[in-house]
Amino acid sequence: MQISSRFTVALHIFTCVDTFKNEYKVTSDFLASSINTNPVIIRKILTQLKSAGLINVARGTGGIELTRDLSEITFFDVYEAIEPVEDGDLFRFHEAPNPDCPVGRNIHALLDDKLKAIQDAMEAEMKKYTLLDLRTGLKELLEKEA
Amino acid sequence: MQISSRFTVALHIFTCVDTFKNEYKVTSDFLASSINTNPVIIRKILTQLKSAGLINVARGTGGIELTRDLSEITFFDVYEAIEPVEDGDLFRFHEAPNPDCPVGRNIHALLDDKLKAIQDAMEAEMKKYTLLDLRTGLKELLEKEA
DNA sequence: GCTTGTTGTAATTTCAATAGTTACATCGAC
DNA sequence: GTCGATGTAACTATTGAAATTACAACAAGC
Repeated sequence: MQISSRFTVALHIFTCVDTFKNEYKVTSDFLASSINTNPVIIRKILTQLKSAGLINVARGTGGIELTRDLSEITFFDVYEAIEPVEDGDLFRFHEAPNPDCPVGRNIHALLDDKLKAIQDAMEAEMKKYTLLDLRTGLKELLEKEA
Repeated sequence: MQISSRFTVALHIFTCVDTFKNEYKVTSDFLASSINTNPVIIRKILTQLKSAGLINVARGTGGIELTRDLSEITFFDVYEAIEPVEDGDLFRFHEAPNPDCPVGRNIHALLDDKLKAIQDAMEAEMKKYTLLDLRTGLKELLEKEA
């Protein structure tokens, strides 16, 4: 099981917006071309990012702007906006274990705190990285190219 | 996107084996009843755990035994045995971004180290918990019940 | 006000993975 | 050889991701 590509696509979108905002009008067609996918896929992701309050999208005329500074948007903000995780739980249980079995009726309570700690560790690391890291990281990579 | 229930089912299996090994013969039917699923599902998971070298399964007569001490099997060992993650990468990219776009051709290099750090944080936390924690944890829960 | 380019979104298709189920060959102990 | 168990193939149902087509809604410029 892997986390869907929508997450990395969303980070790709943010990087493009920041990189090209002064050169081009960054539309869903433009983004689809850079990512090599369909514009509708991009628009669906933009809708999710907008619902999460991370961006504003200009209807009719087109164009994307961030609602906060690059340094104020973390990978976790993007992940949370994009991944439709049920109840916020990363790990899934088999529903309805046997209540007559001492293990079956306690398995949830037994595992919950440990699984939560694992999920927390992952999310805490996600909060360490911001979109500003993407700008500076890309700058370095482009300088190496030259 | 959530991690499949096979992982928590595998932990459930280990807990049952440890809890009932002296009282009952722990078969795939027995386990299926506690977890409330199909015996074949259990056998498939047992096959994965066996392939990873965590258990031995007695054919014909039935029965499961661990190949190591409880304290020597971590949640990560189980996760690794169960989850068929491609190349070991938790995060998926959109394949074939546009190489003519400065962002498209660098997005992988830009994100790889950060995504790896996130995955590492999760896996490191998984290595902190062992099957022994499940034994002691269940013992406490059962004492509370009484 | 009409044209143009864009976003928003519904509907559909394809593909892959999870989970469940039936069936049966294989095995080991008695 | 019988019995109870595992190993595994084959099939189905369900779900979600991703792609695609189509079109309504919108905003700006002429």
